[in-house]
Amino acid sequence: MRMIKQFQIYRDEYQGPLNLDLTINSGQTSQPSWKENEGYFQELIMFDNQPYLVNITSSSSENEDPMDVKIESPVNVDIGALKNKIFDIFGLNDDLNILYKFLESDPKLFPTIKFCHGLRLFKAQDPFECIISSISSANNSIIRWSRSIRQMEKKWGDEYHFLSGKYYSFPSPQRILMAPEHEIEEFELCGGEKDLEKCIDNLKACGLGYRGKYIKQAAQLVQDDIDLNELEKMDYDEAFQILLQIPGVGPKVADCILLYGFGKGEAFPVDVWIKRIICHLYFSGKDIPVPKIRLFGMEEFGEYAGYVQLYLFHYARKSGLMKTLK
DNA sequence: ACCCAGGCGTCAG
DNA sequence: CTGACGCCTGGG
Repeated sequence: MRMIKQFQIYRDEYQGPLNLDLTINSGQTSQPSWKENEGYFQELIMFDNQPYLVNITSSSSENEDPMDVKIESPVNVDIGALKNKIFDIFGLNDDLNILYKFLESDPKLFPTIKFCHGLRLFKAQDPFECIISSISSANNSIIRWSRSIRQMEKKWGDEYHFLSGKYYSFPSPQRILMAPEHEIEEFELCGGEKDLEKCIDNLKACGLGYRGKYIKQAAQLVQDDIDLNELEKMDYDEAFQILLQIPGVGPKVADCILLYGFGKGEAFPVDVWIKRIICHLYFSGKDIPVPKIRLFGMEEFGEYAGYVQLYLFHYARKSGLMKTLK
C-alpha cells in the first residue's frame, strides 16, 4: 500500500514571515539541506518509527500563497501529526513578529532583520540524530559535515523507496554501535577477507576522522545511560551539564544540541564567528574569552539568544562584516 | 600542475 | 594555556 496525502499551510497559520529556502540553506548544523526537486524541498521524516517522504513547496515562500505539502508513505498518514512535526522543524511555532520587536529594540541587532527576513530556526527531526550530527559538526565545515551525515545514513540507515527515489533514515544508536570505527577494525572484523583499501564501511571513511570514536561513545551513552526523554524535561542548565559528559561535546556543541534538538531557545552557541561578531559589536573589538561571550549572550538576549545567534551569523555573512572581521 | 598553511571545537597534557 | 586531531579550502 502506498498513500499520498496533500495539504496546505496558510500564511495565517504562523506568525511573521517565513523564508523556507533561507531557513533550509543557511547552514544551520541541525540537519543537512533538504533535496530540491521540481519546485519542492524533500526529506524523509521518521515519525513513530514510520517513514514519510515530505515534499514542501520551495517557491513563493515570501508571498501570500499557501505552501503545498505532499506526504508519501507506505502507512496511513496522520495529517495533523505530520503537520505538527513540520511546524516544529521549521520553527513555525516561533512568532517572528515578536522576535523582530526585540531585535528592533537593540540598535546593534536592528540591521540583522533586513538580511534575515523570514529566517527561522531549522530544527533537527530527532534528538539522537541531533547529538551525533552536532558532534560531527565540531571543528568542521558545513559541506564536509553534511557529506558525512549523508554517508552515515546511506551506510547504516534504513532504505525506503518512494516515487521520487531512495531515501535513508538516520541510523539508530544500535546501528552506529555495530559500525566499525575505522578501516583497521573493519578489516579485523571480516577476518582479512577484504583488502584493507576496500574497507570503507566504517565511521572514519565517512570523513568523520577522529570524531568516529566520539560518535560511538555517544551512541553507547544514549543506549545505556542517558535517557533523552528525561533530558527533554530538564531545564536548560541541568541538560547542559549532562550533555557535556558526552565525548566530543563541549559547550558549543551542547548548546547546538539544546537549541536544535531540544528547542531550548535560550541556548547561545558560540563559535569563532559569533565570538568575533559579539566582540566587534558589543566590546569595541576587544578580545573576550568564549565562555564569557556565552554568558553575555544568555544574559543579554534571554529567550531569544538562539535566534540572535542565527541572525547575527547570517547578517555577518551577507553584509560583508565577516570579511572585515577576518 | 603542485604543495602547504590555515581554520574549525574539543580533548589531553 | 597550548598543541593535536582530520580534512577541506585557498593562496602561492
